[in-house]
Amino acid sequence: MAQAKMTAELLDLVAERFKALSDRGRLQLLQALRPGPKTVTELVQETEMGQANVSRHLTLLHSAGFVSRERDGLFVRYELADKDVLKLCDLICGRLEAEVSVRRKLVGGR
Amino acid sequence: MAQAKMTAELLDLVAERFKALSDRGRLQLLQALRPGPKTVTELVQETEMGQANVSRHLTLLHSAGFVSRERDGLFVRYELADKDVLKLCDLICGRLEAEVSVRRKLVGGR
DNA sequence: TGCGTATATAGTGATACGCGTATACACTCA
DNA sequence: TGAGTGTATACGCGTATCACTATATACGCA
Repeated sequence: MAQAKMTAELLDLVAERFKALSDRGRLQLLQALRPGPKTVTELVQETEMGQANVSRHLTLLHSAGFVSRERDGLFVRYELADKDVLKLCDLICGRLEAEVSVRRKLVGGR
Repeated sequence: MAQAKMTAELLDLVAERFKALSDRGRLQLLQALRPGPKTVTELVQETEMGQANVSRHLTLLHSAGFVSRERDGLFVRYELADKDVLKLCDLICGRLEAEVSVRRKLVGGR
C-alpha cells in the first residue's frame, strides 16, 4: 500500500515529517517528554534552550503531529502524540549502535 | 538503553540520519531502490533528477548508512542497506494516513 | 596512452533554517 | 481593568541546503 503509489506530494509530506525530527533541539524535547507531559517552562529549564526556541520547536513538532498540546490555565502542557515517535528514534539509535560496534571492530578497540 | 543516556552528540547523530531522510529527492531514490540495486544512470532516468543531484543525494544517503554501493565496472550500483529504512518510511506513512482519515472525518468527506 | 562513458565534485545563486532579541498575545488575579 | 506571568510570534542575521552548470575523476577499451 505504502510502496504502491508514492506520489511527489506524499513524499513531500514524509520528508516534512522527517525534517521535523532532524534537529537536535527537537529530539531533545521529544526525549524530555518521554516520561510524560510538560509545560514550556519546564522544557526550557530542562533543555537550557531559549524560551522562544522551545516554543518554536514545539509548534513545529505539533504541526507535524508528533506532540499534542493542552492549555492548563496560564501554562501549555505538551505531550507525545503517541509512542511511534520514540519508535522512530529507537530505530535510528539501533542503527547507530550497530554502526558504532562495527567501527569498533574495524578500528580495533577505540 | 536508548532512552537512558541521550547525549547531545548522540542526538546530533540521530538528527543527521533524519535529515538524510528529509528530502523528497532522497526518499524518491530510496523508493526506487525498493525492488533492488540500481545504477546512478538508471536512477537518473527513473527520477528525472539531474545526474549531479542524484549522485550527491546518493552520497549523502550512503554516508548516513542507508544505502550501500558497489562498483560494477564503469557503473556504480546502489542498494538499500537494509529494510529498516523502509520501515521508517512506512511508519511515517502510517501516521500520515491516520491524519488524513481523521481530517476526512472532521471535514466531512473531502 | 588516448578516447568515451559513468560517476563524483567544485562553484554559484536562491531559498530555507535556527538562534537571539524584542514584542505581541493569552490567561490569572487583585 | 490593570499588572504580572507564561507562551507565541516578528524581525534580523549568519549559516546551511539545494539545484544547476561546469569540470574533474574513475574505469573500460582500442
